[in-house]
This record gives sequence, C-alpha cells and structure tokens, in this order.
Amino acid sequence: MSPRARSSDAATVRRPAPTTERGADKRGAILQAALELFVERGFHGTAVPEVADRAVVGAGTIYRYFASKEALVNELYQRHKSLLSGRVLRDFPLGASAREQYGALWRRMVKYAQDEPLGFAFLELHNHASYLDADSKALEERITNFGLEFIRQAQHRGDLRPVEPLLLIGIVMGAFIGLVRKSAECGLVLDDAAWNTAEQCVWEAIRV
Amino acid sequence: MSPRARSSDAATVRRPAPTTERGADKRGAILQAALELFVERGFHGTAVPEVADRAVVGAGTIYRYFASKEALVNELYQRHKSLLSGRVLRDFPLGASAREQYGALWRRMVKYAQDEPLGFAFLELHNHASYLDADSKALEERITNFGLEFIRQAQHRGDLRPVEPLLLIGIVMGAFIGLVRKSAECGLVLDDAAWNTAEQCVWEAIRV
DNA sequence: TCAACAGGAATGAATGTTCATTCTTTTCGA
DNA sequence: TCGAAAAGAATGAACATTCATTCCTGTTGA
Repeated sequence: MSPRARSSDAATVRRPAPTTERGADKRGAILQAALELFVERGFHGTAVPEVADRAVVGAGTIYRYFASKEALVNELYQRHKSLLSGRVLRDFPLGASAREQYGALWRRMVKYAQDEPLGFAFLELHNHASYLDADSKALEERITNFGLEFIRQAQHRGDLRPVEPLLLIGIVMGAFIGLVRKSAECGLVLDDAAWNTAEQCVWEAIRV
Repeated sequence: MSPRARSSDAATVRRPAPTTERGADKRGAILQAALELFVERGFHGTAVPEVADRAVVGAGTIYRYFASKEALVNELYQRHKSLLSGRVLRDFPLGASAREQYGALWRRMVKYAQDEPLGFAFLELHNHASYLDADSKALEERITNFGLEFIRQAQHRGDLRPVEPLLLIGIVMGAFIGLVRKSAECGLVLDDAAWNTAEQCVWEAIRV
C-alpha cells in the first residue's frame, strides 16, 4: 500500500461496484485507459485523474470499480498474465518432441504479442514490481514452475541441453523480449518471416 | 520536463557547483544514492528527499550539484552508458574472428554486470525512458550503430548468420538481460561456469 | 400518459498529503 | 571574521482519494 494512500482500512464498508451493463463498459474503459498509460509512462508516472480523462470518466468513478490505484494495476497484471498463460498452455502438445513444444510456445507468444501488444508491454514492464500484491506474485511463480518442470522432463529425455533450466528460460524469454523491444525502440520489423527466423535462431541456443 | 517541475527558466542565475574536495565526495554520494533508489523504486517512485537521506545530505544540497531530478537521472544514465560502452569497446579485437569478437563482447558485458550490478540494472531499467534528454538518447544510438556496422562486416565475411542485424542484437542483448533478470528475480546462480555455458548457447543462435 | 419519486451510478471540486524545488539560516574552513 | 557550502524548514504545485451533489433510469400511483 502506497504511503500516500489514506484509504479506508479493512473494516470500512465499501459500496459494491456497479453491475449494470453501463457499469461493465466503464470498467473496461478504465482498464484500457490505465493499460495504455501505465505502458506509456509507468505506474508512478501516471496520475489517476489522467486515467479518468482518457477513459472519459470522472475521477471518482474509478474508485467505484477499484479500491485503489494499486488494486487497478494488480487487476491489470493478473488479467493479462492469465490471458497470456492461458493462451500458451491451452491444448499444449504434451506428447510432442521438445522441438515441437518449443515451436508451439514461441508461436503462441508471438500471437499474443501481436494480438495484445499493450498487454505484452505491460507485463514486461511491471514484472516483479514492488506494488504487485501477493496474488500477482504467486501467479507469476506458478507459471515459472510449470515451465521448469517441462524443461526438466525434456532434458531427462535428452531432447534439450542439459543445463540449469532457469538459464534456458532466461535465454529464451530474454531473447523474445529483446526482439519485441528492438521492434518498439529501433524499428526492427517483426513480420512472420522475421519471427520464424528468430524462432530457429533461438532454438539453436537450447537444443542438444 | 516533468509536469510537476516548477523549476527556474533558462534565465535564472544558478550558483556554480562546489569544486572543493568535500564537494566531490558529496556529488558522488548523491549519485550513488540516486542510483540505488532509482533501481529499487524507479524514477517516478523515488522522492528527491529520499535520495538526500540516503546520501546523508540535506535536500537542498542536491540542487547545488544538479539542476533538477531529471538532470540527475540523465547524468547517471550517460555516466553508466559511457562506462559500459567504454569497457566493451576499449581495445576491441578488431581483426579477430566473429566468434572471438562475440566472446569478447560477452565477457566484457559479464564483467561490467558483475562489477557494477546497480549500474547495469539502472541502464536496463531506464533505457528509452521518456525523461531521458537528447544527449542520452544520442549516446544510446551511437552505440547501437557501432554494433550494427560490426555485425554487417562479419556477415559480409560469412562469419555470422545472414539475418537482419537488429534481430541478432535483439537476441543477444535480450538473452543477456534475461539471464541477469532471472538471476535477480528467481535466484539463478550466475557463476563463471554458468556465464560460459550461456555464452556458448547464445553463440549457437547467431553463428552461421 | 405522465408527473413525482426512489435509489443506484457518476461526477468533479474539495481534502489532506507528498512532492520537487527554493530560501533562509547555520556551519565550516581559512 | 568572512564567504562558500550545507542544511532543512518552507513553499506551492500535483497527487490519490473522498464526498456532497447531480444525473439517470426504472417504478409508482393517479
């Protein structure tokens, strides 16, 4: 909880968030505006009234839907983290070779980064930030552990370099994020061909 | 310039920074404290008086050495960016093979990340931030262009994968940063052996 | 058919706090 | 004793959050 927060303690009665159709629209508009601004200027760099302005909503309205600025950023984090991991893990080719599994992982991350560029940038930017709550951190850890187990199994079958699994995760995820960043910052063109090339390059780093 | 800045316009007379020995000490203490806090909490997340407290200095003293909070972050950025690029480029093995050049680059970055972990984290965190000034951005661009030219030459000799150079930079730098992050966030142990393993892995991603 | 009303939803000015920066006072070295 | 340097209280702008008020929208009773 931010030192500046004067907010109600747990005992305070908080009016429940609106449940009407109109309400759902506003909630979505607030989340979208906050997503954009947090990506542009960071969490501490964006003011709540700015979010309200972009969402075309009164500043007070935000507090009908979210308990605090921190609650807002955490909902955004969990929402997009779940969306990404859901997309990556749904119908994951459990029985396939390590090469195919890696390819599936890569392609799904590419699709997410293309479909939800702001969501991807947001996750990258707010990873391990101090204002994330226990739930957000637990979600992150569950996903990492899932990946670790997978890598260990593939290594056990002799399908992946027998190297500390975290190191492989660091290389693959780091390279992926590095590409997205160079695209955003230096204009690297990431069309399908480029993504496929990159997939092949990074595979060479982790294959046996 | 931050919207909160009420600072003096260009015409204002600013007292010159102290030049005594005592002054140099204070300047360094302020820079070090700011470095630590910017890494811990980010630029907007750290208050100038916090920096003063950690530097064991009055809040006003900071403004004897730096025109503003932005000037402070920019000095820190340019200082560490220059330090890193200087260390990487000094006596660079211009005539060596691409493999040796890559190895030299990697080892020098490792050394910097080990010697100046805060400096490295700071550069990573503040890359392309909106509060960096034109000088800071120009410095960043010069370094990238130097790397691009090197890659093109190596590719021309057939020593490196004939792929968009920015893509190779993104993979190598991304993987490197990914490892440092996994080390800080998940406890990946980066001893010399791990760094050497990683160097070999990433080389496989860019070799012909 | 419609005026009066009820109550949830939305608002944005008001609130008290924290911030970056300035300024007066105090300290220090010569 | 003097002038530069340091300190930290003072300042006003900007912040997160609240709350008295207004705005809707659906309902009632005639």
